[in-house]
Amino acid sequence: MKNPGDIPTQIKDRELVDQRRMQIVDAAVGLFVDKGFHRTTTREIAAAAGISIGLLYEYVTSKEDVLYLVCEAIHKEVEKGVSEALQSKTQGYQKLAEIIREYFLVCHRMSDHILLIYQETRTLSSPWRRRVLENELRITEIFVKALEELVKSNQISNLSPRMINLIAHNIAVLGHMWTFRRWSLSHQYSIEEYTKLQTEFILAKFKAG
Amino acid sequence: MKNPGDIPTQIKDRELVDQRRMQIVDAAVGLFVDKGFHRTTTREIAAAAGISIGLLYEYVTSKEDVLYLVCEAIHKEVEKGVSEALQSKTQGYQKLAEIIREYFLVCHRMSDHILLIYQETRTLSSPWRRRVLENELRITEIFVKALEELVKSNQISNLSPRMINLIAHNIAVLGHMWTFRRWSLSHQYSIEEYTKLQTEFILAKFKAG
DNA sequence: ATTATCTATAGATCTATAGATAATGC
DNA sequence: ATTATCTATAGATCTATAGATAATGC
Repeated sequence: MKNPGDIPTQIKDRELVDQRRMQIVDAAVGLFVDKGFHRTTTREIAAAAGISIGLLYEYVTSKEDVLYLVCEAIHKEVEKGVSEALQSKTQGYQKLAEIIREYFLVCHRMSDHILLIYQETRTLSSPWRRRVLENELRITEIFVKALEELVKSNQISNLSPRMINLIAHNIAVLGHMWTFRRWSLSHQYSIEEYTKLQTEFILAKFKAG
Repeated sequence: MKNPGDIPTQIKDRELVDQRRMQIVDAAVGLFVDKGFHRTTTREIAAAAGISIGLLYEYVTSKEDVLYLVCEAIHKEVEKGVSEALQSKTQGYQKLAEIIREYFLVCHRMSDHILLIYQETRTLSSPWRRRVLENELRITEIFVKALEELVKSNQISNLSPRMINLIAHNIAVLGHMWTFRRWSLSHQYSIEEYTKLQTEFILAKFKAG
């Protein structure tokens, strides 16, 4: 697995590169969330990161690179949140419910960021875009694993692997749905109720078979 | 309900306005889908519509207006597709399944367009954005109605109105999911299989209660 | 001496409009 | 005479880089 290190730079000090890029990403996330990618200028990014425009271009080769770094950082954060829930010692339905709950809470916390990914992934050129989609798929895989475990534990009706896979995608997307339908959903539900109802909805298929 | 007629114009001939704007929208949709809103120039839109840049600005006041007209046209098309399915004479589960099927097929046909709305809604200024979201909600309402009918027909377990409402949102979003996860889903499922599995998944909640 | 950083700006681009011209209808 | 349309461009803006300067480490 290649890393953000793929973006070329003239700067020799590896650690400095990491540190500065983190600075840049932190500054850019805020601006992108606020004004969108296209309405944010590279000068603004540099200013918010506390460096000059010239220096910015020592650490990235284009504005697009900044967007890629931002997307990468967001996905890493989401994945971290979900992975933690995987450690839980509970079993069966309970465990799946916990994972969903943790995931939905991450979506809630990172609402603006997830929205940003939906809006700007297409802006990335093909190789970067592919990586962002791989990240998305990796998160979906976590749900596949959790569902398979549940099926193996035999407490539940048998479901085809194709159905399992689809439900994993559904879980991923129903978490995102909270972010991109927030304008409507948040007036009707708290994140708690939303999570409860959706969990019920998702588990129904397991109980019914 | 106000109409696209809210966008001011100096042109007196009402019909001409409608016709030219249709021309502009048709041209713009293709370009936006292809290159995105921000990478499309007003000159390109004018050229694709077969009019001069000067004339373009007689029919819209800004590039953003064009985007709004495009979003409006897309939603109208989606709504038309779903409304047709509502006329069906079947009853109960069967009817819901038909509506879902018709809706998913519309999403399939208009994949690029729906994606465009996800990506560019935020670009719109607040009043236009609000209208686009209202359109989205109107489509969701169609599903609410269909679900309520099903519940009233008494063949099924009782579900709270809050759950009904949420499931309506889920149906809307699971149709969209086919468009924004196409890069993965279309490798694994045909739209037919996708529709079949998702319908099964959604209906499970009704059978289980 | 080498590496990191900054200032200043070239060069490209794009939206929106002013002013001129062509088409239409009385 | 009025309405629709076109040409030409003002004015604003933005990315990316060249060349100069400051900081660092031997």
